[in-house]
Amino acid sequence: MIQDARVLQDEFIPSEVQHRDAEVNELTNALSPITHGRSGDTTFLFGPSGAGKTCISRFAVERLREEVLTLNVQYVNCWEDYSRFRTLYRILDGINETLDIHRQSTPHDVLLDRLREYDGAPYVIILDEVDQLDETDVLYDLYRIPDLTMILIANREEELFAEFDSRVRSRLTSSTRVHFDSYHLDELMAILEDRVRWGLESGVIDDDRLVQIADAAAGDARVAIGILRRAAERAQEAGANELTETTISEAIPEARESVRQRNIDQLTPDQRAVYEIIRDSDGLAPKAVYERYRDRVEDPRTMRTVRKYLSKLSHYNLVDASGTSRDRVYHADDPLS
DNA sequence: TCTCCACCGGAATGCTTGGATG
DNA sequence: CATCCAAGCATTCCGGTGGAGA
Repeated sequence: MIQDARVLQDEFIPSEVQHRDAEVNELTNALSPITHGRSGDTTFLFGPSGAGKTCISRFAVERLREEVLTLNVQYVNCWEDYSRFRTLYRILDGINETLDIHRQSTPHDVLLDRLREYDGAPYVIILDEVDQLDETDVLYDLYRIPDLTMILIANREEELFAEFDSRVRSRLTSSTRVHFDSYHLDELMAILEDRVRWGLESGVIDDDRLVQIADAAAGDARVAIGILRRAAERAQEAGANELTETTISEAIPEARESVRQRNIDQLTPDQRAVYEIIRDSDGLAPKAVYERYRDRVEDPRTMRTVRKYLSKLSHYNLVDASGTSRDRVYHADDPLS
C-alpha cells in the first residue's frame, strides 16, 4: 500500500510544483539578486492555509541552492517562536551562532548584535505565520541587516499590515507581494495524483476517490494530503490493497481530528478543563464558562486568565466565539464542519 | 435613542523557574 | 552557595466596545 511515507508528509517538498508557476517565478525573481552576490528583495506571500505558500517558499529556496553554492537557509515558524528572543535565536541557530547563547542571562541585544556581525554566505530566512509574532518590530531590525533576505508568510495582507507600527510599515510597503488563492478541485487532483504516484503502490486508488478527497479538502492541499495519508494508513493496517470510498469517508473526520488532538495535547490541565466545559455544552456565555470552571477545578485561575485561555482555544480553532460583546457565546468547534 | 454593563484585551506588576556567574 | 537575569505565567487594574433594555 504505502511505498514512500515521506511523500505523504506535509513537510515534503516535491521536485516539481503543480499550478504555481506564476507564484514561483515571482518569488524566484525576488531572490535572484542572491545569485549575483547581493541580497534578495523582501517578499510577502499571502493566502489562505493550504494554498501552497510554505511549500513554494521552500521549493524556490531549494532551487536557489542549486545555483548558489554557499547559501544559508532557515525556516522559522512564528507560531512556535512568537517572541522577539525566540525568533532571533532561531535565526542565529541557522548559522550556528548559538553555541554560547543561553536562554537565560543573555541580554536581548546580544542576539541582534551577533546577527549584525554576520558576514558569511547569503542568508535566506522564511518567517512563516508572521502574523503570530507578538512584537513585529523585530522585522524592522531584521530588515536593516545586510545580506539577510526575508520571505514573510501570512494569511491576510490587510490584517498583517494593520499590526505593524509605522516604522515597520514604511520599510516594508515597497517589498514584493505574492498572493495565493485556494486550489481548485482539478489543481488539488493534480497534487494528489503526484503524491499517489510516488507515495503509494500503483492501482490502489482511482480518480473518483481522488475527487472525493479533493472535494472534502475544500481547496486546502494540506488537508487533502492529510486525508490521503490517513486513508492509506487505515488501509495498510487492515491489509487492504485498495482505498475504498468507505475508507476515505472514515479518514476525513479522522484527519481533522488528528490536528485537533495535537492541539489538545498541548493544553495545560486548566486549559483543558475550560475546553471540555465548552465541548460538553451547547453554547455558553463567558460568565457561565467561568462559573463551571471554578466549580470544577481546585485552585481556579482568575477570570482574566480564563479569558486568555479562551482566546488561545479559539486561536487553535478548538472553540468558536460568536458575538463581540454581551452577546458572546462559546461553542465547541464542530470537527465535521 | 440613550444608558448601562458584560465582556474584551492591553499594560503594568509580581511570582516562579532555572541556568550562569562570582 | 548566594546572586543575577530573563522567560513565562498569573494577577490586578482599567479603558474601550457594542448589545440589551429602558
